[in-house]
Amino acid sequence: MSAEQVKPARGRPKSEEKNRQIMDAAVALFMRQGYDGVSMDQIADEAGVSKQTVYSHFGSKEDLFQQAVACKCIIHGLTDEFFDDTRPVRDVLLDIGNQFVELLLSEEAVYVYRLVVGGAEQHETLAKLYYEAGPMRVMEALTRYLSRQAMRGTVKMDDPAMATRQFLFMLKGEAQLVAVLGLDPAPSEKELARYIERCVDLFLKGYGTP
Amino acid sequence: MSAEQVKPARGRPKSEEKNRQIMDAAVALFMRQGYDGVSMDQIADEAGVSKQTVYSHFGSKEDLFQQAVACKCIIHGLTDEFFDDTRPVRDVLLDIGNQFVELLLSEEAVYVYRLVVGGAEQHETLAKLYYEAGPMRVMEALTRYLSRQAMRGTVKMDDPAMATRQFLFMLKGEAQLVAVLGLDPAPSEKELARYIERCVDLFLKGYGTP
DNA sequence: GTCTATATGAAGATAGAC
DNA sequence: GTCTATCTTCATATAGAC
Repeated sequence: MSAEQVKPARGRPKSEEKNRQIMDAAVALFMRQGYDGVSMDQIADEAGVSKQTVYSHFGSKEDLFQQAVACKCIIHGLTDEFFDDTRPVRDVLLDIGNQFVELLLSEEAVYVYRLVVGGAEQHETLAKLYYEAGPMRVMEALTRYLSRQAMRGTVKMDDPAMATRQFLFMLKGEAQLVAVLGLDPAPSEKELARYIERCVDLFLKGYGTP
Repeated sequence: MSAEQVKPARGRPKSEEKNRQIMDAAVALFMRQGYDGVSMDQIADEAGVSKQTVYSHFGSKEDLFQQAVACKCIIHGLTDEFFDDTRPVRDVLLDIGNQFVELLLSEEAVYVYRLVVGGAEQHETLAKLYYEAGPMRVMEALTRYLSRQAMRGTVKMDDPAMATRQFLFMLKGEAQLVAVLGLDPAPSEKELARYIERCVDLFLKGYGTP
């Protein structure tokens, strides 16, 4: 009696293609215009289906919104390969730093952040989901790495979780603030790379071992 | 022919009291429910005036919103007294850190941040105004202070503006993220104070002079 | 299951009396 | 200047034909 039991699917099955079209349209529109800025008519038009079909696939606007944002909350960037215990700590931190910042500044991440933060009061569940799928995972992964390195003696710190936060939030820095605010002169690649390197330097001056 | 020339104010002058009532209501409601989440009817009700009076005092919903948010963008917290050249750098940084974090976590700051970030795409001008009235001023003030200290030799750094960003964004950290997302177990006062102290320590290990 | 057409309500903004 | 009453538009959601 598994929950995975195949449903009889009485009648004609819903078109998977239309489902995808709707979801794609919803994601694109919600990202750029926010929850209230998008109407179900727009989504239907953009998806190339009728409004009723949208309601047939997803029960309500709120449901569609939740699903659309939820599927974009997962962090793709920092895979396990980045946390390589055999490489010098400085190199690992530099790679993580660059990857992390690139991720944060990606168009998608910026839009999701705006949506989740802006709607934190109205769509509470999303905020928790976002935090746990995104920031929390990254922090946990780096904390595990730093704990291992502390045991090895390649870094010295008594609270890897706190050091993790110091490192990651220092990196986040102004670049993300400027990005999520949509301000114009975004820092150049060069400035960013320099900033990241300085952060690694500062971090290792405090926690590194020569 | 100054622009400050007093207008004749033909007819009955608009009630200053009602103006304040409207503004107070608008601020309170927009803060908690966002732009689209509030109707002009609600604002009129909350202010205890008619909707037409709202339109008479402020031309449109967008105008009212801009004014309501704008008047909350100014940072009150970090006055010049904090940047006291005669005190030890560590003490100054600790005070600044505590004050800065307290400011960031205040209910008002959290709401304004959500509004501005969430509406960055729709209300562009607000984002710029916010950045320049808030974060930019704080950064400039600390950069000036660190530059002076670098000249004195109490700290050693070649780029005070970058060091400023490292320090402030490291402080911002997880506390603000949790706060703006509205997640439950907010860090305790004690944890916060400890985190801030560790940030000052890390910063001075990198840039301080013993 | 998917479409066109519609019900129902609420929003921003205005008209006209006092 | 301020109020009550209203106009117009557009939103979510549904009904019924194919």
